[in-house]
Amino acid sequence: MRHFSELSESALRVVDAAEGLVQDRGFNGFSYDDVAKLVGIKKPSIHHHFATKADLVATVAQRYTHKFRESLLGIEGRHAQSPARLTAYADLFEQTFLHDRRLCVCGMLGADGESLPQSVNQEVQRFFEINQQWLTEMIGQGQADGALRTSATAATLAEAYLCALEGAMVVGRGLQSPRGPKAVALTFLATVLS
Amino acid sequence: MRHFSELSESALRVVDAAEGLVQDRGFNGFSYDDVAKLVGIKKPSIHHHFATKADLVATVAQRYTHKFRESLLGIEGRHAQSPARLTAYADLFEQTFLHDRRLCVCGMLGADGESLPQSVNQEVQRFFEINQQWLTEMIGQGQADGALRTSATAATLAEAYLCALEGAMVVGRGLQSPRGPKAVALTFLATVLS
DNA sequence: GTCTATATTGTGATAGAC
DNA sequence: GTCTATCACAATATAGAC
Repeated sequence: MRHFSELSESALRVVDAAEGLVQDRGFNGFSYDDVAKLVGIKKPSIHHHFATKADLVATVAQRYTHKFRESLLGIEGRHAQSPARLTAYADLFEQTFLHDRRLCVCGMLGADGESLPQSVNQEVQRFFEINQQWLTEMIGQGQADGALRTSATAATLAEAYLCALEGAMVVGRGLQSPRGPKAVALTFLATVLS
Repeated sequence: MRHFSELSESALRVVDAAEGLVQDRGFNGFSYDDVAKLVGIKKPSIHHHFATKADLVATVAQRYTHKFRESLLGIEGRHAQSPARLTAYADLFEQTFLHDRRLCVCGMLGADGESLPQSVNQEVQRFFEINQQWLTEMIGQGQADGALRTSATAATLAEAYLCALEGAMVVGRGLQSPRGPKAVALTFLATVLS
């Protein structure tokens, strides 16, 4: 798989379109033709940029993970304290959800897991590992300075927080409810703050 | 849509097969032929029982919700206290997940939402409403008798618990991890128990 | 209830011209 | 990079015999 930073402008437009389709409909819910129509070119032109669907979606996940890491770094730059950082983290999910109740790319692909090419599953796994690791650090910091309870380890709280956010997008969509990940995150934080 | 209690034995075998396929691969990830092969009959015989895929999957969701309600009633029969009931509730999700990391039928269909027929979305919505309502009751009971914190309302805690469980299945699958919904539920309960 | 046969459309993917 | 044309196959669904 080529790294997304080496992609042409047209290839990036293809990735943009595919990203939205993955969030809306999942790996098996869209076709090359759907992508082509969104970009405004024909199907074989999509194949010119990405030989296979596995290739295309793995690139979508790869770039999504990179954008997420940038956002995480941005949060660290804007907020110093653990609770503010965890709240800003929830905002990342909320912003995605507010865009037509779109799911996290890797949440959707995680659900699709059983039917995906291995290259995609690897990217999804990496996304979750990175998020758990970052949350574990941030929660550990909050526990160390007394802002957060220590009724559970930082790692298990991080896991629960991530799961609650991912689940909130799925449940919010299923309920066709306006309540999204941010609301659930605030409930969670209320029970964990000292 | 016909009610599942009026289905023939062969139709029920079709529903059984389709249920597993939905959990493994989502609405768009399996075909009538996949169902036919699992049941051991031919594709047109599936259409004899369920004219459309929407019909088949709506029935899967309908029956799944009914089975879940039976399980909820079973929990109320076996356990009197709120914490024990909430733990047993998590076991329902864990048992599903332990079967080849299968997802909750309605969690999977909730994620697929954007690409589903309306009849299916209605069943999914009903599933989540019923679960939130039941959890709200059980958590309210725990708050009333002092077993659970009241740092948040019963309804918002119910929402967070349900989201954490659904999300744990998605994240657990994405991480290809053996840690499932039960582990996340115990973390959650540890922070909410008084 | 099950089958064979078929219609129709959509799918991922390729060949080769411009 | 994009296109037209096409392949091979898989999808949902129907007709009609047994």
